[in-house]
Amino acid sequence: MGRGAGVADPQPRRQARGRQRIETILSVAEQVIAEVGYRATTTNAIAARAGISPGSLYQFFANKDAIADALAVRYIDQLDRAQQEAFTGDITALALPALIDQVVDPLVAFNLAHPAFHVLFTDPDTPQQVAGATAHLHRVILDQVDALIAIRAPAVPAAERALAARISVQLFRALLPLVISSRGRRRHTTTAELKRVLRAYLEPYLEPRLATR
Amino acid sequence: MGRGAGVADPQPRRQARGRQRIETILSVAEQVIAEVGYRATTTNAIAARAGISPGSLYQFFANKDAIADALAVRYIDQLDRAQQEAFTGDITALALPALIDQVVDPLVAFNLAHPAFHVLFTDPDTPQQVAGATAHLHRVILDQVDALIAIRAPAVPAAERALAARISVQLFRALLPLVISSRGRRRHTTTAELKRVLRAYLEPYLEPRLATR
Amino acid sequence: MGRGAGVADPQPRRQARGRQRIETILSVAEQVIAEVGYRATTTNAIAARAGISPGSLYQFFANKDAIADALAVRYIDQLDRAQQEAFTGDITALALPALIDQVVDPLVAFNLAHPAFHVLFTDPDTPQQVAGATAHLHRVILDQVDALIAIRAPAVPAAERALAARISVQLFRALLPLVISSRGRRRHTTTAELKRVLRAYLEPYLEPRLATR
Amino acid sequence: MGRGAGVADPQPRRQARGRQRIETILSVAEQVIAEVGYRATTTNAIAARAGISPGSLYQFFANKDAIADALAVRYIDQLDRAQQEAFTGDITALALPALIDQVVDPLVAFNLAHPAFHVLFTDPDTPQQVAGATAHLHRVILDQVDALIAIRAPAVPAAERALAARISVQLFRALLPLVISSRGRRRHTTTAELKRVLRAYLEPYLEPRLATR
DNA sequence: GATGAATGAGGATTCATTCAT
DNA sequence: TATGAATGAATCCTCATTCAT
Repeated sequence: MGRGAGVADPQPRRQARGRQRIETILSVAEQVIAEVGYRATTTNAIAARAGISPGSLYQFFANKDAIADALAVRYIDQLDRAQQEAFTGDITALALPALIDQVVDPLVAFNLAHPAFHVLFTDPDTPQQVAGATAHLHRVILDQVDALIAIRAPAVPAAERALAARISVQLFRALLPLVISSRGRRRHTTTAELKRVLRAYLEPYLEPRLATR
Repeated sequence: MGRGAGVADPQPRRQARGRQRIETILSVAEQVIAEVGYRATTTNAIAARAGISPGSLYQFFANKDAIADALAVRYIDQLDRAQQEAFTGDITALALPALIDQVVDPLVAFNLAHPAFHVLFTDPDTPQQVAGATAHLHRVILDQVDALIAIRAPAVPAAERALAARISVQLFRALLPLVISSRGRRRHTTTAELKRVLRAYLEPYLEPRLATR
Repeated sequence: MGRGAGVADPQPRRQARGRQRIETILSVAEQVIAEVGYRATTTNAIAARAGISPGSLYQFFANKDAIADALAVRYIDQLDRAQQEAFTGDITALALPALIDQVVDPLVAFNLAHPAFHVLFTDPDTPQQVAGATAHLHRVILDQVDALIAIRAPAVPAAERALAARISVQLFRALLPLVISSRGRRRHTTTAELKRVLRAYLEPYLEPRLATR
Repeated sequence: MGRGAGVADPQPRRQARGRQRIETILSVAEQVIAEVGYRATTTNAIAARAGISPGSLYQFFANKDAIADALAVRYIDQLDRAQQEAFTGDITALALPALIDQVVDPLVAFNLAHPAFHVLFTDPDTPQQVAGATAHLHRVILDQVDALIAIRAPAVPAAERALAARISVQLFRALLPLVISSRGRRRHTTTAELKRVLRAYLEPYLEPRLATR
């Protein structure tokens, strides 16, 4: 009766609340990490800002590093999904500028929405496992860029392609802070510049007909 | 006579040893900071690795931040000097690749010699005064690049010039880790790529005759 | 119902325990400070003697000075209350010995109960804010004695009154250690002597008819 | 030849310089202790202010406490001598006010000249041995006052005499800070008040004919 | 599950004391 | 003997983590 329902129900409800808690914690962690860096971020601060007790936090995360890991994993998931959406349609047909738009715009949007992302993947205090996630993420992105070049410029040797991919990623990471820190219409300017850099760098690879390189 | 010498000697010798100690401490601090970041760097770790006691460290540096400050100051001094040497001769006459060589090579060499440099000027936990030094350094480099563009491409508007300078600096900072982390002949490759990026980005500004931009 | 109680209960119980902890810490601090002075008192020693960890201590007090402050505040509160009780009834009507009894007895009792009081308001290492409290306390007591003289000996000029008040306070403070350090019936003797000193000093002011001063 | 002279001479000269050094150290220590209290006084601060190295300081004093001890001993010596001078002539013949002048004035002068004296004998951080010296000093002064009473009021029982002596000493110590902290003509006022207190307290003992006690 | 007080190892810093020069 | 750099134990305080309620 009432009791049976009481037993059956709480389980999923609890799990739902648990998932909600986790989301809250991660969101708060994101903010705090973005503000002060990973090492200066205290678990107590996260708990307080999430409106829960430190003890509760440890119900969901084994330790501080686990939070960073979870963030990393979440980021990777979201990015993977974002990328899959971005690469819908025939990419081969796009001109380089349009292609770059299609890759850069979602990434910029993602970084603006998740300020800790860049910090986490840059901060030297970041835990070991995050480094693993970073590596994975790098690999994924690198592979994508690599594949892109492979499709559009089959003549470029693999080694060169790999290098170009790495450079491209680095270029993006490099100019990201400029984009993030600029406000209003300036952000448009810096984004445009970021794209211009990528275009200038990739042109010789991707539109080989025009490059004399 | 002989007595005068006996009295005069210890002072400089001690000072020399003191200076030596300071150098040792800064070198060690450089390594440790490069490895684990500023916040995770402990004064005791520095002292231990420098082969001195924690107390000794404080004979030379008022506190942990003072070490970072000293490093920052030293970096700025050395960079200033390096830059002045680099810009000897008629820069206007150089072709862009040669010009980039002249700017990039010393900077890369400097960063290889001083691995904490990049960390210190990037780490969010860096002390206040270092932030000041960073700002100064940024300004100096920006001004130089800005001036370079002004000389070679007077037609470019000031605002655009400033932006190009910032982008250039960012590009350099971005690709630096790639250069640093690559060993052996790979380093040569990554350095070349760094230069290629800069060339691709700056060409439209500095050799306007060829740019259709 | 039962649930409501279950939710409401922990809070006050915890707060009660917290208050208890604070009391314990302050009591212990009182002892230690009385024994070795403020500067030699270590927070770890207080924590150990209070049966808690150093970290716990800092849950209740921001730092070492805050403990001294709390003690000072508590002392002032208690003294204020004690004084108000002491001065109930028509003081003007009392003969000097009775009046002195009424002032001295509670003060002596208070100092016996709170051995750190005297130390804290005497120790040169006492923190800034305690100094403030000391100043306040001095002022309060001085004003009271001053007012007392003003009522009973209106002819005495204000300047002289102020001086007499200060001297009286000093006399009390001076002989207090003697009272505190004496045990058993000796304490009664020293207290009597303290009163005799005050009487001898104040007689010319407060019973001017008899004084030939 | 020259060497013989060199061997014979230095010894006394060195000792003289040594004594001079000791005097300097003690004078400086006196100042510093008076300013910040014993515990906050650092041996390095004393050495610096004495114009010598910390190492040299330890040539003359085994440790920090030894400095306090030496001060205590010196104080006792000087006070003994001062007292002997003060008690020259027929004390029995003096009226109480004159007697008090003869005791109090040199003591006040001494304390003004040696500001650390009071601190040292009051500070709870004072080392063990100084406590010994303090005890000795107390005893000496107490004995003197005791003897004084014994001579002038033979009828007073020994126990009462001892108590009166202790109280007198405490009264002096109590009001001393007031005298020391007052400047210019105010000092004269506070000194007079100090004497008045002692007179009021001791009159019943020393001029028993007039006391109805 | 939730709470938040409690823990205690660890880090920056000070200072009495030593010792190579 | 004088020097002053070097020492390292001791101090205050923080914060990741635990656990009784």
